Amino acid sequence: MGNYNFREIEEKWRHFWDENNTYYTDVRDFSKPKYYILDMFPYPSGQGLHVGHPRGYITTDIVARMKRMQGYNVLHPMGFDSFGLPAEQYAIKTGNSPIDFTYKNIDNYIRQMKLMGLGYDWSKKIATCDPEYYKWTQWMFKQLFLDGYAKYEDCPVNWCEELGTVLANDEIINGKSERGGFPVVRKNMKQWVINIPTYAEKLLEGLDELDWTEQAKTTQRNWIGKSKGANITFEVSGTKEHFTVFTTRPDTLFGATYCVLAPEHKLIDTITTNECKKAVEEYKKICLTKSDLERTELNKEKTGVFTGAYAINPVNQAKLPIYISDYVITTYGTGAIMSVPAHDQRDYEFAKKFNLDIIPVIEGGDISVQAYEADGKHINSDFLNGLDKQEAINVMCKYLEDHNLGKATTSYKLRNWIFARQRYWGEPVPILHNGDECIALEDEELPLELPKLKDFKATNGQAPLESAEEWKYVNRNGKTYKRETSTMPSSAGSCWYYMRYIDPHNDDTFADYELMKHWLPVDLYVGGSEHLTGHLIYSRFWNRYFYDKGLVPHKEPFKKLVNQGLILGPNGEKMSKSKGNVINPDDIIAEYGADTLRLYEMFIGPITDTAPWDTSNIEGVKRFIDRIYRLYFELDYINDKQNDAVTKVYHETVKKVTENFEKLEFNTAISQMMIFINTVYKEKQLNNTLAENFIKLISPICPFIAEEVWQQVFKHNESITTAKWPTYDENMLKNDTFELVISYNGKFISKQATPMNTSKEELIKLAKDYYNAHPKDGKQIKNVIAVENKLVNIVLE
RNA sequence: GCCGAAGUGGCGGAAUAGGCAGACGCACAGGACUUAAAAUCCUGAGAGGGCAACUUCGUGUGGGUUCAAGUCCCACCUUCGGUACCA
Repeated sequence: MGNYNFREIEEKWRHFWDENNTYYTDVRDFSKPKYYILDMFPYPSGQGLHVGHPRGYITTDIVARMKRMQGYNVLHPMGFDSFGLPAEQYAIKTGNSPIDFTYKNIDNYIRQMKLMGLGYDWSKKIATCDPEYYKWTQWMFKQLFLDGYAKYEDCPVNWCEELGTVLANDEIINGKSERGGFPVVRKNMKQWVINIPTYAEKLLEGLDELDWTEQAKTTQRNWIGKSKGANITFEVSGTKEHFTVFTTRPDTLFGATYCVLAPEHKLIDTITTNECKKAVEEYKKICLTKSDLERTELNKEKTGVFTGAYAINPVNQAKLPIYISDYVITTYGTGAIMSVPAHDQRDYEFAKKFNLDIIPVIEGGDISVQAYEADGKHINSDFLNGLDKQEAINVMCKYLEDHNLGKATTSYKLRNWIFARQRYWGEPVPILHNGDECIALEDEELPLELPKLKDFKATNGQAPLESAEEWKYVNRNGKTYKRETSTMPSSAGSCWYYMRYIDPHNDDTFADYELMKHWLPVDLYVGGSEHLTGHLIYSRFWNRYFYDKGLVPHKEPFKKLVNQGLILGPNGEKMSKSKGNVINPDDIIAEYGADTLRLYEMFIGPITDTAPWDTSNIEGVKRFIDRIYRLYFELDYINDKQNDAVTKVYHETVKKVTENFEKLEFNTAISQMMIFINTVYKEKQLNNTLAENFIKLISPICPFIAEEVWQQVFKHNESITTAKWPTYDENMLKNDTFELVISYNGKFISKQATPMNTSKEELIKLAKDYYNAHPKDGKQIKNVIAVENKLVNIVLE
């Protein structure tokens, strides 16, 4: 008993699938409906996969397998987001090449994935660090450059000194670098930036048509951060200078008592009076050296200094002192605000600290305590008096526009995408510099390959490629140009990889348009929610830009998105090397087999929830697989007889499993399959045909044992992967009778078998008869509620 | 602070067009098989009370709607995730 040798069996089918190219997809076969199912491709780290990673991969593998069996032409590829910091740091530390390191890791990932039985079509494999791939990343960047979306400009960036590079907003967590947790400061630098904010509106609109959770959409909407308001121009008193503020509350303009410029604001030097110069300079210096974390620390006291200059309120000519303070951010709005302390808590705190006027312009609240930010009738506001917030905003906007003092504007939190890293291990930027002139490489010069370096370390804040002396200089049209020595961020290659899978070896274009038209958008995309504000914004932008250019056939790349939950370590903490709670799938597979690992990860709970790893539960699902094995190979329950109880459960199971798989509810699908197997064990009987079909049902989750049964027991020569998915008979699910629930005052009392579709009148009669036979405390029936085919509730006095 | 998700046995979790709470599994207990153990098979089980049929209490807390609430409404508490002075 129990001699299920999973090691031998799994090894056998692994080879069989490899040798028979079982998971190969012919993308030019349009005869069947298509289904494109995609995982977020991993960064191939040196540690390999832990058991948390495959949760998503198993999910997509199950759906891919079912869809294949349902007659779809399924594209289910995998690749590697293989540029990135860890390989470079490893190279610096060990003196090895990041290239060899990366490819070695990729091989290990592929080995692990095959070990788990993930049915990827490896002929479509891509790696973003392959020159054949990044040729097109560079080509696409070139288009962005030629169209003016990618610019080389002086801009405030997030600088990480320890990493020696700039970082994007989504690479910073709590003011520290995502990689390494080092402090990040603000700095002005000439950098490659991509103007995504111009696509903010399109990215917002595009969300509406997507089959994503509201949560995912909301996260993106918040990140894009659309605010309606107005830009208002203020003259600087006694000068010819002026500046513009952005406000969402133009209706409170009469309550403005001062203005604040961000410390980086260009006008500061011009307008600061001599008496204030010293203090202003000092304050600016402090701001520059503060890390982002220090600048945004919780409950921080407001700081700032007076410039000595005054702005003129355009609607009532009031003189407003101009301050600078780091509570105003240079990268949002115009980097300048008008302050209305009566109706904005931040302004209120600043005003209290610096003893500035607080003038209420809206009724309600108590401004001796705090700012009043709610709606109300306007006061002290001339032509706005008596109006509520929205009316006042409309009237003020019209007034500003009519008098050429400002205009209604929309602002977004979404910022420029800093598209350069002072790193080696990334795509070279295909640009040549000569002074202020930037030119793109010719298409024939792509890919621009990374030169081999001896030392990958950045010195003196310079990019590692600065040391590639020969590579660095290029003659063109009689002039000497210097190559761009920053490389692209790792989010570059992941912006379009889902296109390349469709046509991975095309040398003429990034992907054939007709093939993309057929295969895109991705039908189901599974990956972690941490990518919502990075990768999933960038790739949607990338796709939309190329759609607008007519090079990509669909507006949106990912029709349905699912974010799988984390698997925590046995101690309930996030798995990490440093916490020592990492579980390696290789170990689990060696001990229990890949089928068990897959089944366990799917049985653990809803895939969108976080769940702790619990080894004792693995034993339970292993037991279930053993029961299946025994049923097919050892017990003699399977024959050509029929058994009504089993047949009924069988049809329920086909229905439930099919529906559950479709909705990615694997834990309940597995429960149902357990119920089926329990029934068979109880009845000690299973019809041949049902036995053959049941193994198909479980094959997406447990492909190894399913293949073993399919080929050894049922003597098929082809993989179960190509079998036809079972269907159920709706008639078999119907019953002649149902269990009528009888309750008193809503409390369950009893139930009795009753013919289906018994009329309400008869149910009520039944209920009354029942009550007469089983009265309670001599109480009288007040009412009887009957629900057909379900219950009767007897309401007592 | 703001946005989002979630609180159900000893544990992971089922059940929402409102209708038998705790499916399925783990751990636990008992039985069968065995010289014995493991494995396997069968049975039991939310908590309290009763020999018992039975009975009371039970889905984070407090209210409410309803014949009927884990499910709907209001207020609150807790946990997790995201975000961070966005004017």
